[in-house]
Amino acid sequence: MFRSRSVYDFLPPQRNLGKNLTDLKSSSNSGVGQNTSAQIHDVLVGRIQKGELGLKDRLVDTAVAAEFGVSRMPARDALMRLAHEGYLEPSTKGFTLPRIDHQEILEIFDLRRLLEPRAAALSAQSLSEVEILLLEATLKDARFAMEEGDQENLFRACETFRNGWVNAVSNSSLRKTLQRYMTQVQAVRMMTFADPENHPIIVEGNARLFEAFRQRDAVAASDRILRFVFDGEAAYLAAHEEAQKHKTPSAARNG
Amino acid sequence: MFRSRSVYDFLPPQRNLGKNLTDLKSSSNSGVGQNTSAQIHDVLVGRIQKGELGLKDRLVDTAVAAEFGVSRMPARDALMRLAHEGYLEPSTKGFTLPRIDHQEILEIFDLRRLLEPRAAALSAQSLSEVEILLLEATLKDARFAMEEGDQENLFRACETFRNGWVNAVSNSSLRKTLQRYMTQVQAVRMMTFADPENHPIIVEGNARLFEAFRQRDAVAASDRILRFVFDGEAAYLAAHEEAQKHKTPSAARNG
DNA sequence: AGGTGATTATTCGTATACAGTTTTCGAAAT
DNA sequence: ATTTCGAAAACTGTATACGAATAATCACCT
Repeated sequence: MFRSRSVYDFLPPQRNLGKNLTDLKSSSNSGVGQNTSAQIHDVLVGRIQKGELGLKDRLVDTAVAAEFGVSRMPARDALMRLAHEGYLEPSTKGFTLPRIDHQEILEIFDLRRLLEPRAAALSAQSLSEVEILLLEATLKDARFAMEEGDQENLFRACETFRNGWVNAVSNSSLRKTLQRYMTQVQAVRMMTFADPENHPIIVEGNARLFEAFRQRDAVAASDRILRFVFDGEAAYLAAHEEAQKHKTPSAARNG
Repeated sequence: MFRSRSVYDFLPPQRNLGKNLTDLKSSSNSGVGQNTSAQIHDVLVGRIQKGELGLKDRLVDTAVAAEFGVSRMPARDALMRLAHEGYLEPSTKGFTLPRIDHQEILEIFDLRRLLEPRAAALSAQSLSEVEILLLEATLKDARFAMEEGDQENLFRACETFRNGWVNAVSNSSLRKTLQRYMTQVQAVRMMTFADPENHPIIVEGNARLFEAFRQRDAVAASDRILRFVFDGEAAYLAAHEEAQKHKTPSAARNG
């Protein structure tokens, strides 16, 4: 499944067309009165944030247009908007995920240390009861997946957990900034997830963060997410050292 | 001069066409290898920042396209990009200057308090000697413009000053995030600039920030930019109170 | 005379088409 | 067999055209 061409080239356009269009146009809850460009934009953002795009995948407007059953223009608008927002990188040949190097990853850890403590504090104050219950369920899923050694579900649960509390951040500008770096965060996570030794650190970090959320303790949430980011950076640095030692770039692939 | 229709409706298309096209395509220094959309975008950004657009002016893609002598598509791309960047607000009838949401402005001040201290500290360490000299010259320009009462040049000088030190931020992810919110920062600035009482606050704040830069004092830079943001928020809140009190939207016009 | 409905006009959104540019693949020659 | 040159394919940018939606104006009815 390590394809160098766009994912959409190999998907039957008709099926995806119908599926996505019904997803887009029937559900009035998600993409309400939006136009086609905005709907495509949102779907692609979701895919990027879910890590469904490989680093070598190229998003081409014609392919996207074919998948959604529209002309190139809405697809192009969506892609250009994504590029401007930093989700994608424009090139002479299609749009790709921005390739992240070691230096930039360290920079993003720096940024996360600046932003996420405040974000977690805000979430601790604004999370609703049901959202907290959802977070708890997700945390339980993560624990179960870790014990089962199910790396994929663990990854997914951690992502759901993070999305859960980030979406509750009341400062929408801050929230959008965090979501913008979600893709890089995911990429780094995939590296650290490769080593099962890190799994307890991740799950326990989330658990302690959740405890702060449940107790509505903004200060504790702030402290614990900061600690979590530091731990994540340490885990990344260890993984990076290991990768440098072995000189195997294939470890950076999405598993 | 308080017109409700678009400015471009009353301009002879041919003259502006020729003027802007030569401006765009002949000068290879400003809009280098950019495409038509980007060039139109930059011209319109300049106009907006210069306050050449009234709150009731509507930018319509067909009019912009006619003015620049291109088709609707590049004009539409530029307008949509401007809208996404926060310079304009899309509506059912043309693009207008955005009514700036009070809540969102406060959110962005929050974000700035999180990011800019670190950014200024990094700049204090990474600014080159020539960049510092340029900042000094810009600061001198700002002082001169303030004494002359030249609001436009004061605004431009402050923008240049900010761009100068933000571009020196060594953490590129942090820098890009700041630049992304630069537009909203500018929008808020335009409100506070309307009251000349704020001009000394702004210039003196920049001057103290510059002193920290020149002394390579990262701690002082961090502290002073934080203070500067707080002062800016206070000035904004005062302007907001004033506007609410009078309930006269005409006071928000660019006088 | 005032309100309500319909019609018209304006503008946005989308589709199709075309030109320019770059990349890649293949063939031929050394 | 390798390298280089050329051709074709693909992608982007731009132009023109058409359909849909919304707002404004006018006419008709009360």
